[in-house]
Amino acid sequence: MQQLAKALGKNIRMQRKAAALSQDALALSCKVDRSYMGRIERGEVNITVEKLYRIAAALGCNPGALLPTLVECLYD
Amino acid sequence: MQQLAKALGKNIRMQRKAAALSQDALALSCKVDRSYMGRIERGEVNITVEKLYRIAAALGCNPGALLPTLVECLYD
DNA sequence: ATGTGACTTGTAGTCCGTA
DNA sequence: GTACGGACTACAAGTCACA
Repeated sequence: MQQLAKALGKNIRMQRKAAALSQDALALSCKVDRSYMGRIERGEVNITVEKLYRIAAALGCNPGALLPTLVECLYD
Repeated sequence: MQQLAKALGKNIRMQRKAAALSQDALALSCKVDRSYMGRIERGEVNITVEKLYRIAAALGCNPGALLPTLVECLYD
């Protein structure tokens, strides 16, 4: 399921850039470590729903708006 | 963030009942443990996005449709 | 301002039960 | 068919140093 994490990270990065924020700034308002924020965007980690909400809140968008629509690759 | 997990679990349970599935059956098609499925619905755990997708797929609905809309209680 | 390695700690998630 | 527990294992969460 690295596909999912990668797609999610890409969405987050796009939204972050759209909001003209740095990883540092976003990480700060999400209350996560700067380096961890980078890993999320690179799709290296599979975040929990709680993190998703924190990030969405910091980006000022709906949590669902960050979710990639991949009906493909759901199972393995 | 137990509020979030509880609301999420409630949504999942509603969708599951709407689909006329047992916890066992849902857990099976989600490829998660039976007992864990119960904990999810009771809001005792904070699931990862990957699990969210697996559950949504098994329920035949959109992952975003399971997410509760709570703008409140996002931060602590 | 971001990527990455090497961690430690907390909890997501499994597998066995019992009621 | 569901709730709940104990004892695990796997990995998300979080921190730091150094590129």
